[in-house]
Amino acid sequence: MGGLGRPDGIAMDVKTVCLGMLTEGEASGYDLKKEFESSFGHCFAAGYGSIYPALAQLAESGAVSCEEIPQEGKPDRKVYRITDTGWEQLLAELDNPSPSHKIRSEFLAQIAFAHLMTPEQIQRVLDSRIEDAEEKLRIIDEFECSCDQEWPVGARFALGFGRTMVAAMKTYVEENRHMFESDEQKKAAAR
Amino acid sequence: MGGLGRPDGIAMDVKTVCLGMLTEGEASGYDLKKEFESSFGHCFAAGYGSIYPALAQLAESGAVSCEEIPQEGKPDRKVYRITDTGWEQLLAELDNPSPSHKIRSEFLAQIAFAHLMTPEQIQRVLDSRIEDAEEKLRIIDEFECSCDQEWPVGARFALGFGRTMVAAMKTYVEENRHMFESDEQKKAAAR
DNA sequence: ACTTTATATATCGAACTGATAGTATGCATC
DNA sequence: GATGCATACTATCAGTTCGATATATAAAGT
Repeated sequence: MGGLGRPDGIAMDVKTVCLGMLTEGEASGYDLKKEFESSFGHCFAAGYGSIYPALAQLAESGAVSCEEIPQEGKPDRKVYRITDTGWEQLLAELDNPSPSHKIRSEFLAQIAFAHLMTPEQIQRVLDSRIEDAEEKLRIIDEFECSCDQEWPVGARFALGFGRTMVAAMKTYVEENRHMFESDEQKKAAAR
Repeated sequence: MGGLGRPDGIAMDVKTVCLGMLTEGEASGYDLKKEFESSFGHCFAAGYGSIYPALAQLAESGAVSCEEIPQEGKPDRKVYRITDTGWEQLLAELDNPSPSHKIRSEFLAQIAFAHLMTPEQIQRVLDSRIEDAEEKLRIIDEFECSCDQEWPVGARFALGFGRTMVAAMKTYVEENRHMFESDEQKKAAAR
């Protein structure tokens, strides 16, 4: 499942997402990082450690061009633009009919061993997950308001998807945390 | 957020999950892989490329012991058991109050650029996502029925969490795929 | 005067992914 | 009876990514 038999180097990785972002105009690595945090933060994270090597590889393969703008005292600002080769490559990469959707949850992995934790530890973990969900909802809502209509459909779909998932997560945790209540706590709550 | 300031080597990584699995009894790398596929498949994937090095490191640090059972013609079967040191380490690692929950979705990253795809490409991607969700629901339900009550709370919570998320994903895609319909398709649907 | 935030680059080790490789047994299909 | 496929079991390796860290300046807040 998820792209079996796809030819070499064709995948929706950091390189491809950078390429896609560059279709909306030139940008520096720093600019792209900001976009990874805002519009893609909820579904596809990337740090400088991935972005800079990705841009270097794209430049080497000719998918992007790079203009170095010298600045006094600071390191040069490098501005990247997508090339015709880059467009071709991007469209080929967008042809994947079954892109993956993966979850890596230290949260769930830890809570699966809740029977080895104290009730206090469990409650703290659940509280922090709810807080995290609320913060993500705030970020998404803020972002959604600030742009709204003029966005491409796909971006709106993706953001709505993220919102729905985070909201479902929060609800699940709130409605099922009682599972971890010990008998004493249940008695206390009943009183 | 997400474990800031946690001391070195303390994290809910593949090593720790292996250690946790070994609290339920001795196992080989192969056994652990199967458990990663069944009970943890929906939230924390790991392949042999992570598991074998993890076990080797755990053995080297003394967190697990390893018994090599010679077999004719085949490579030795290596059975691992958690040690007292391993228990200590595991309990320390389970003390993390804010474990992460990360999503890496090639699906959403790709769909964010739907305006560069053909309607057929988009529909195929959405169909395959729904199929994937249905398959995961089938796997979870099957697994849930086969065990049910005798499971530790945490495992039941985690499995229910996974189920809820996958169901929410399926519903969202089904209820919002109309966003990608072109004007012509909408007219055709109205007739 | 001091600290934080923003702009901007980049690297490095550790961890993880996905593919591949090897070897044997058994079971079904042609 | 041969061929192929699934299961059992090990393991490695190149490429990617993660998270932290380093460096340097300017603006803006306290």
